[in-house]
Amino acid sequence: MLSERRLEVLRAIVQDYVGTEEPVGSKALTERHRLGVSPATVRNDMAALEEEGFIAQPHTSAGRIPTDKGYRLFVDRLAGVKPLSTPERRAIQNFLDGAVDLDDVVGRTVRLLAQLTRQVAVVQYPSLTRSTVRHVELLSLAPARVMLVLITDTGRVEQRMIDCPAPIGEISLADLRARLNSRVVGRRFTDVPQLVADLAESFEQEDRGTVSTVLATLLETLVEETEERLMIGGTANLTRFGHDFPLTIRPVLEALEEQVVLLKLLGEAKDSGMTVRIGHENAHEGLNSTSVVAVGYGSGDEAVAKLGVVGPTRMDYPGTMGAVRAVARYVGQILAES
Amino acid sequence: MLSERRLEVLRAIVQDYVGTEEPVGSKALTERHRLGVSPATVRNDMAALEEEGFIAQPHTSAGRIPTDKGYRLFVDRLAGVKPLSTPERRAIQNFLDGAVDLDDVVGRTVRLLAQLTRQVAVVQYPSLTRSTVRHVELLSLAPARVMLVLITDTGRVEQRMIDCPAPIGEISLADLRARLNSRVVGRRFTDVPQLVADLAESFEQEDRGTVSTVLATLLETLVEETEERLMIGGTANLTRFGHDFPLTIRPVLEALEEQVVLLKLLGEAKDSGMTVRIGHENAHEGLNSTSVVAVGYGSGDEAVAKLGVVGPTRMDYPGTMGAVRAVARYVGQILAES
DNA sequence: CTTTGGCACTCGCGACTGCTGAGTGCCAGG
DNA sequence: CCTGGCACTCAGCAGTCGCGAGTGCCAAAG
Repeated sequence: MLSERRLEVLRAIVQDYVGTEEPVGSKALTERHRLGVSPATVRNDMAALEEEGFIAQPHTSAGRIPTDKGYRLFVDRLAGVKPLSTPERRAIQNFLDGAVDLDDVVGRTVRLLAQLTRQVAVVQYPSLTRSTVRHVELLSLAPARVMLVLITDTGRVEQRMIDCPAPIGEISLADLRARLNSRVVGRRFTDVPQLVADLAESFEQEDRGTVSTVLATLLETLVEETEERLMIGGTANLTRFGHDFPLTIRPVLEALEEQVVLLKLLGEAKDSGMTVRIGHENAHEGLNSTSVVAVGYGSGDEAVAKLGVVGPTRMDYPGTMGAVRAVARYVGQILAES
Repeated sequence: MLSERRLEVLRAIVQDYVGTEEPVGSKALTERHRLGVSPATVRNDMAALEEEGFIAQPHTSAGRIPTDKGYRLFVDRLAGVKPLSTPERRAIQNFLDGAVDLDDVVGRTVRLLAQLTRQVAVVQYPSLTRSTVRHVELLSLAPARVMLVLITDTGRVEQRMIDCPAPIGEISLADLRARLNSRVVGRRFTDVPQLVADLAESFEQEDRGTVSTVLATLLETLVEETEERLMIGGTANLTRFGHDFPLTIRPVLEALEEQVVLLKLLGEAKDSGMTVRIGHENAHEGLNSTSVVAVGYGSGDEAVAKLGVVGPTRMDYPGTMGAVRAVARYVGQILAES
């Protein structure tokens, strides 16, 4: 097992490296941290840490830099989450309070996160999976054409065009609308299928085909739109990545363009609590030199979606984690209010 | 005025430079193009072209590269628009035909453009300015809470929550809905204000406040949502920019994150026909080393929005213009069908 | 007046060299 | 177990140098 002091040395190395972006040597360490021992001792500790795989030398006669494993240990045992300052909190609150609709909330959140962490921010739209139905509207646009509008409790609106097998009268449509709403409003998406299963039967023969079609479309919408959308921002921060640009940045940009990849990335994060994936812990190999900090957020106690940031493995973990957690909390509040 | 051959030399320089990304010298030119004259003659021509500001030397004893002015001349007089090959056209058609809704159309278009041109693609959502109202829906969510849903002929749906000054009955609401629709359906956004101006007066005293609020919100939505949204993609292609990365790419990424900047950029493009803005012709200085190729597209003969690409000034103009034009055309078709 | 070959000149770039200093590992003594 | 000392390593920087691509100018030819 590693002694207390060796862990302290590792912590110092991570902190210095994150600050300076340069390999850190034994002498510099003793000068910038009150370790109470000499460089020589630190060298021995460093040798041990390297032996265990927590740090590495880019080349002989250079200082050490933390490995993914080193960061992992740092995050798990050596660092806390650095809370934001009061002014920062107030700024977040003010900024988010100005949002007018869901799109705006997500947009602002992305910009906020990117600015606070100076990294790439990813925010998932509140998922429909755990949402409840606020209202279902049916509009007759043409004799045999109906538009279905679905409004969720998270403020999201989805619409579908439906071509009916037969024309349906305004009265029947109003009837369907009323019955549909009385059954599903306030209910969870997952519960809707059984709730409407027998609805078609109660209609006149001539309208049954149309009713079935409408119901089918509704269920389809529920399922399809469960696949989440997301928004990203702060890609300009990628330029602070490293010095060997094209090679580092390219795969990251490519990964960020693939929504599927990002959704999987966020999906891999734990449902509750903060998840930090470091370097090669990320499945997607374009992101092997990045770390992802993600957390769930929601209007209530339950998470309805996730948000997070993507940055270089060499990042300020406590600060980033603090910012991510704070933003998630405030977004949750905003959603609860609206 | 420049002689025919000198223009030919300029064309050759642009083509070679775009291909090789390296300054092109007189000898190489005569070898790769059948100019029918010796390097010495070409040197004289190059000196003249440089005198006029069409080409420049990065440093003494290097070849020449085109200036913005040189590219301008090339685009205006020396190059045509290179049509796509039949397989390419078919691929576009197939890819776009798979789209299920407006979001999907725009999303696919962005990816398509980015892939075809290997540059950053920007696609504006069909504007509401020239759209007409397909339907307005009012939903009572709570006694004094109404949701306004606006559906446009381009398939877009906008919603707003309205807190009413006083509760409004279902009957009055239905009445309002009916009257509102009878007046505005099929009309252009710009015409709506006068069409509904006197609507509040025809209601009972007790409902007037609410009716006014609803109408105000509707007008607000029309104005606000006239500001367009857009989607971008292909940022990974930025890595092919130049060799001096951070400096070149950073401002571009920043500009791309600012939707306002991009909207202005597209807004500057001519309403009809293709617009090419080269280097410093772009107002935003972050984009001074990029060129923008933009074109309007629409379901009918009139353009409802624009799309285009952003790339290095050193780009294959004929090819890019061909791709942009073709994509715009097909997207127009798709929109017309739906 | 235009074209052409010749020629001297410029200068960026890559290869090579030597030096410096940060950093290391090891060891012997406290 | 800690520490100071010492020899060793090596990346990075600055300086030097030769090459070669490319130029501008000129005088002769078309």
